[in-house]
Amino acid sequence: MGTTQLESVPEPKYWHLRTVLSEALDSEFSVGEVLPNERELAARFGVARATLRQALEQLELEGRLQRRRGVGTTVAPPRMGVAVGTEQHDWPGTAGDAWQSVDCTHAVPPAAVAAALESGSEEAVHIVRRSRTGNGQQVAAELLYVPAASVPDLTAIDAPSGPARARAVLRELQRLELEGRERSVELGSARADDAKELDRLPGAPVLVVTTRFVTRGRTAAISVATYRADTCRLTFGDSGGMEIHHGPERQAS
Amino acid sequence: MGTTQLESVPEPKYWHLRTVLSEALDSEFSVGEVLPNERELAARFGVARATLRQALEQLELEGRLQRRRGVGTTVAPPRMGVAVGTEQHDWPGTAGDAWQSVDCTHAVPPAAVAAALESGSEEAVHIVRRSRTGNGQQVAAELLYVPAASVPDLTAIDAPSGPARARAVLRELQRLELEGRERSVELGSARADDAKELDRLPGAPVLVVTTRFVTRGRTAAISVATYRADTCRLTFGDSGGMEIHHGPERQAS
DNA sequence: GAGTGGTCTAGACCACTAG
DNA sequence: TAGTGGTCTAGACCACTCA
Repeated sequence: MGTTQLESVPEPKYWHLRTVLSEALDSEFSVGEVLPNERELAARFGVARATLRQALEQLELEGRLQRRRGVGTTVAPPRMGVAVGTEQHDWPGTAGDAWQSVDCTHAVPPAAVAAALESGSEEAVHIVRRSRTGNGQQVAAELLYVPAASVPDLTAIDAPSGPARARAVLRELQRLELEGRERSVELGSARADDAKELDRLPGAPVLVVTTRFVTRGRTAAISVATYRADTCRLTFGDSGGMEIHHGPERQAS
Repeated sequence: MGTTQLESVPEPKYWHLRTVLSEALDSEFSVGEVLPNERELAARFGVARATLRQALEQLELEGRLQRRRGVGTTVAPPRMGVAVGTEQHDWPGTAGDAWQSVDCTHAVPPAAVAAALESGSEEAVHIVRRSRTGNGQQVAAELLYVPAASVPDLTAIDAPSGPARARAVLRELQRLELEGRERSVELGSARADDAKELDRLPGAPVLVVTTRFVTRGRTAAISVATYRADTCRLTFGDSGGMEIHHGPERQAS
């Protein structure tokens, strides 16, 4: 009896905090504004800093906040729509696609990719690195695995590596007849190299888009593209103009 | 001088731990096997439990582990491919699609959905709840928002709520000519109700698939489907048979 | 009731950014 | 150099599952 039952549903503190902060973001903050620092916020809400951080992590995962070490926590803009559907009814590297070739190497792919390529498990392939920007920042990094058999006429005259080599591989690839593509999307965490390129910490959540390019019943190439999950909304279909976002939530009865 | 400099690159402990555990999972464990408990693992690696948990969280995010309170941590099977592309070149509810109607209510949608529906911000719409299972467990929950204007011939004779009502709404919807769909995928965290339905804790990572159904230039319905990000790989295209997974990673030079 | 993962605390130190 | 977020610790208690 001495216990006052304030919470009949003992919702976790960090979850309640997330809700409170989320509503505050909707009503009292504007995009780009910086929040008070974590120690200050924790004190203000009467919780340990770790608990406060758990709430902030949630909101960052949902794309509501952006945190940068040494700088502070700011209110993130709505996620940008990134088209991954229509601009590629063709081979990668077609004029006008959103990617920029970075370089090209020749190495043995990860085992999982090798299996999908139906190539020998120890066979080296061309690996084209490309990057994609949006709103002035890099939003995705791609590795395109191309077996030598898919680009038989690639001449040694072309540069052995670097962006020029990458473009040469893409050019050869486009000579094949594209039969179809299979694509999948899943959640992943950024490896160290991708994280650095995307200006995130290792382990940051990313959306991994895997595309298999099929020609004459065989797999001509595999693309593994890694998008920043915090800032990107992948769009499929005819337009990237959908605008369905978070917002003050109303409960359906 | 007493300090032995083992790490010239001071990689975070939890990240290194993630890598070590990941390799152990590849070589020493099989799917479904239970790991030692967290206190034991933390002691074995000589770190605090919180640090060990950070590593486990990463691996769970990547779909490598499954943790259940009161039970333990087990090795997760590879993510299942879930088709979200082809089975819906038609309206939802078409015979043979993967969803099962749960119920139907009539309420005002969240502001963001109302805006996309181009309906009045305070106008109630039909809300059909559906669920989707795979490999014997529920993998997704969907809310389908249908404005009254899209189903003008829906009669009061049909049940006012429940699964029967849901099917009635879907049936009426299918009488419209479907002009196109726009779809987007983004990362989100499960709200309390979705989390319960998906057998996860609140805040669990989910892939949110938003589909806008267009008919005669107008938005006839909006679907918001929430997939478990830990167990699902969303597939688009002709087959769900792609098998590109994690695995022992080899670095491209 | 024993054992599990989930939450929370109150500290400490580190890596990074910017004035 | 001051201030930020990121990492880590060593504990405590809670909610849940299952024998």
